[in-house]
Amino acid sequence: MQKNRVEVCDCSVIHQNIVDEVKEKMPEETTLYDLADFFKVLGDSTRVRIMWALDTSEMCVCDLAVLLNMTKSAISHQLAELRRADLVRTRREGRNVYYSLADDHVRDVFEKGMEHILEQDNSL
Amino acid sequence: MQKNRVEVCDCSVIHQNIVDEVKEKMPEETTLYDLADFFKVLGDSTRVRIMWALDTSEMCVCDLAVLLNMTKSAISHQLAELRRADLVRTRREGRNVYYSLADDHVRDVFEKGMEHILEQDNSL
DNA sequence: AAAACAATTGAGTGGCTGTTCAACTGTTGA
DNA sequence: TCAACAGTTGAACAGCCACTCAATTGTTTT
Repeated sequence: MQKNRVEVCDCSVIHQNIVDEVKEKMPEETTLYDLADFFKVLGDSTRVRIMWALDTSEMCVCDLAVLLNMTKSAISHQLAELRRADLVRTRREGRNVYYSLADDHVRDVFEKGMEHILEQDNSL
Repeated sequence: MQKNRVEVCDCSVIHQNIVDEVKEKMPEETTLYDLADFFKVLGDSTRVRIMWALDTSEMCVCDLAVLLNMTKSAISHQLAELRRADLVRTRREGRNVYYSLADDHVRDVFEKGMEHILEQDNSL
């Protein structure tokens, strides 16, 4: 006897109970999409290096540009994205705009990821 | 007097001491690139939903395909990427391949990110 | 007021990546 | 042994995104 095929996916359920159980616990669609977006913002080497720098010290755009050897424009674009995601906050002082990490929560996640990578290095 | 312009970036250092200090503490290039790659893998809604499902229960490819209403192929491609990044591990049992999270460390980072998102929801 | 410069912004482009499609491998059961 | 099916894989294509370039804003200094 043929199990029911389900819409798009090209196969049938093998463990109905597990699928049902997981589906029931599943958070709202938007929650997991937001989570993906959050990680996506951190998933770029320029932004990660900016985040690392800001985790060490508050800095302005020019300093970041010099530190990472990139144009102010490129840095500013990435900072705008980090700001849109509420990962950094700004403080203007005269001509300069100083960036720092948004809050301790962001710091936590970032440093947790950092630990993970360093841990992996050790276990090679 | 004009400060030294530095190579690529189109400006001069404003806080030499801060840049120097941060540059000195900066981890190896590869470490931060690895960190970005790690977050990048988690920065996709399909992979995040897979990770969430596996954080709840071990599952095989067909079950995941049904749960997320996607083709086995699409799921399998993403699982391959998660495996390459050592975020999941596999166990074969007959025709089925069961996937689960790689280790508690991965679980930690993932759940930390989840907490962050849920926290943000509350504060709106 | 105007020059100088930090920073932002929008358009454009080249490279990256997630899904589809088709072919294939591996295991089981008849 | 062969059909059925779980899973993998490579090529191709479409959509996304990081940087460049040029123009603009905002602040300070002369």
